Amino acid sequence: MFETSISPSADVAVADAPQTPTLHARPAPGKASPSTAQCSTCMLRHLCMASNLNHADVARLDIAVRNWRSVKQGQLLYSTGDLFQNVYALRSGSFKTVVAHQCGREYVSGFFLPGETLGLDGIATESHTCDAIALEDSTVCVIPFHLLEALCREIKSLQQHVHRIMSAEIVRETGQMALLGNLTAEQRVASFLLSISDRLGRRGYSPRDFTLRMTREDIGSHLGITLETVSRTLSRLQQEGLIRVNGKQIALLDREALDAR
Amino acid sequence: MFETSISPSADVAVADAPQTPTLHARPAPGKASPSTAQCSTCMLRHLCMASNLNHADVARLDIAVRNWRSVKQGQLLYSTGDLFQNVYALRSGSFKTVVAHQCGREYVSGFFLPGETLGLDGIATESHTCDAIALEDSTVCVIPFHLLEALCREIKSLQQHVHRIMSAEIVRETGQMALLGNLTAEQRVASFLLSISDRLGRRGYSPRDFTLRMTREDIGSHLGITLETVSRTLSRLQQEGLIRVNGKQIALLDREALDAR
DNA sequence: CGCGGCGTTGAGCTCTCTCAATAAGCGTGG
DNA sequence: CCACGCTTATTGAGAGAGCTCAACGCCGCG
Repeated sequence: MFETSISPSADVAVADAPQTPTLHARPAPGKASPSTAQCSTCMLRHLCMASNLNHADVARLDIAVRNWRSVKQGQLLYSTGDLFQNVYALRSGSFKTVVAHQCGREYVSGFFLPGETLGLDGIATESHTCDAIALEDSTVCVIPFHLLEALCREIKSLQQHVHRIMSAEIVRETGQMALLGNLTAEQRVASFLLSISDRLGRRGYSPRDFTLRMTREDIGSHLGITLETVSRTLSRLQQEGLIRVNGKQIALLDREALDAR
Repeated sequence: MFETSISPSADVAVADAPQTPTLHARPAPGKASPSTAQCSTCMLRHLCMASNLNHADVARLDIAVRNWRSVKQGQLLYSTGDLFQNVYALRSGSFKTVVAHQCGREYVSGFFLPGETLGLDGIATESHTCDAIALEDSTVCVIPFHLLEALCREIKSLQQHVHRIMSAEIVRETGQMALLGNLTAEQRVASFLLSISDRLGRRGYSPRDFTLRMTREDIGSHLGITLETVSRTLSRLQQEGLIRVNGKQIALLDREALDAR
């Protein structure tokens, strides 16, 4: 997604993607089967559960995180009400999470990029409170949560990392609430583009040119505006020379100005 | 707040407050000094860190949670940028948390009642990302987070409880985002009143009659609408016979109808 | 008693939504 | 390879929910 989609076995970089080292998560070539995860050799480990762990501890994590799962575009990783058993580390691809509000209305509560963690919502009630839907063909590491908890009791730095991940999700959502509570449609869209850009940049992709994998409707839902307003706002920003829009292809021409919105 | 405000030494119940056992957190009478917390004797322990712990483990928690802090109305428990060291369990009173968005605008990200936990936002970056302001004279248990982490490595049920608290905060915020993204002003206000009512009910207070401790402006900010719209909406709901409003005093006359909004 | 903070109410305006038409992609199958 | 249908995106026009600005009243406090 956002230029991250390649099949796990492919070794070629995508068109206008990574200049920096390829981040596509995959087992060490020719060693592991497609259903076996290996934190030790994963290019995403510094973004993920394994960050800050020493070699020995990563090896222990490897034992807990034994397999991964592939999810085709449009398919569910989990859905509302499902028994909570695992959290998922996104290896490749991208997801959206959707919560159903009463009266049938839905809200897209988040978009997820490689290295980010899905499923934390399920811990509280032992069942998931949203649907996680793949925006493109994706792969995730399956992390049985009771094993993760057990490891956290033994590995202090892993425990701290899990706490940080959960806290970061709280902070992210707080920011999103502030956006929904305060900003104009234009500010929301600008802020959204910058957020995607930043996150892609941190993963080694171009923060200037990227492809949005979600629809205008998804974006609108996430930002609390209609899809028409998203479309109109993108057009206006383009007219003002701040971005270039070609369907899902986006180029940020003037970050400064976007930030100022 | 919402009828929870008493001084720690007072033993009288407030006007139209608890019919059920008084929930006001306090040390066992005549035993502990005002600055010493004691989970073992705290009336809130089933809502708080100590829930699901056996006697021996509560005793160990007592050692970590040695003191409490009193915060006068309008004062800060912590503020944005403060070094993160503790989380806080609210014993009595109430708080709001306020995040500053760029360009000076502020957003009230949450209201907190006795038994709820403040400060989880600080874990991710080691510094707090919001201001926590007392809505009335309040007291909190000070829980040094590194001690809590250490205990969590030893007490599985405490670890699980901490995870559940953090996950519940994520779920709460997701719900708030959905509210901000989808609902009309009237639905937001109705939903807010019901949420406060439910939480008070679970604490043994009347879910029907309560006092809002925050201003219309705080409510508006939290709900993403203006204070005028809050005021107008409350008036309208009163006119329709769903609630009775007298300044900060609220009575819910028709929960069903409120829910239907 | 006067002042400042808070709450209520009104009137006009604006931003965004709704409804609608059209165009552009994309996958499927003939 | 193209036709077809379905999904997605763009753009316009009118309507309405909520905002802004403003006046006024209430209440607590110095």
